[in-house]
Amino acid sequence: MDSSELYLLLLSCYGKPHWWSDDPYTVMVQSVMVQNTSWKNVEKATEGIGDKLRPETVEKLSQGELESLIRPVGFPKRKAGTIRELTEWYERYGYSRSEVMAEEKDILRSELLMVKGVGEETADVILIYAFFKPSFAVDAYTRRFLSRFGYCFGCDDEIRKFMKDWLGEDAAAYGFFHSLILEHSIKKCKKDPDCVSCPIKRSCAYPEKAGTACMN
DNA sequence: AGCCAGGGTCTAA
DNA sequence: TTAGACCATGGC
Repeated sequence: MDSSELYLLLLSCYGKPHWWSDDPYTVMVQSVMVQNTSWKNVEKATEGIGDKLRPETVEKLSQGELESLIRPVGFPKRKAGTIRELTEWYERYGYSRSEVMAEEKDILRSELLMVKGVGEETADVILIYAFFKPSFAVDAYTRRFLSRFGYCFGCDDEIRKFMKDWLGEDAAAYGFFHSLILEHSIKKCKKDPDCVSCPIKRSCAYPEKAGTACMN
C-alpha cells in the first residue's frame, strides 16, 4: 500500500479536513505556539490575542506584552522571541503571501530554519499551510502512523521522499494528509484504540507489532 | 499527583 | 553525534 492509498483511505473515512487557516500569519504564530503544547492552549491564547493577530500589530508590541498574550501556551519567553523573529522575516517580504510564494521553496525552508525556535516540523507546517509550498511536515503522529503500517524509515528525510514519490509535490495533498493523520491519531485512536468501527484497522489493530523499533 | 501535549536549543561526553 | 536537561502551562 502506498501513501496515496493511505491518504484516500483517510479521506473516505473522515472527509476533507479544514485547512489550518486561510491567514498565513495565523499559521505562523500558531505553529510556534502549538510546540509541545495542546491545541486547547493555543485556542485560549488565540482568543486572548484577538484582533492583534496581525504582523503590523505584533511588530509594535513590547516583548513583555507579547509574552503575556501567549502565556497560556507555555514557554512564553522563548516563543515570544521566535514569533518576533518570524515576524521580522515576514516583514522582509512586505507581509505579502504572494511575495513569499514567489521565492524558491528550498530558500524559504532554510530561512525559516535559521529562525531560533523554528525546527523542521514548524518550518514545514508554515511552508505548507501558509504558503502552499510542498515539504511534508513530519511529526510524531506521522512516524507512528506509518510505522503501524509496517513502514520503516531511518530519518524524516526518507519520509518526505516517500510522500513526494507517491503524492507528488502537492501542498494541498500534504496539508490534508497531515491533518487527517492528526485527526485519526487524536480523535479516533485515542478514544477507540482498537478502532473497531474504523476502516483503517491495520493502523491501530496491532500497535505492539508496529515497526517502531526500527524508527530509532 | 503526575504525566503529557502536534518541539527546539544547548550542552556535555 | 547523540542523549539528556530545560523551557512552563493546562488538562485529565
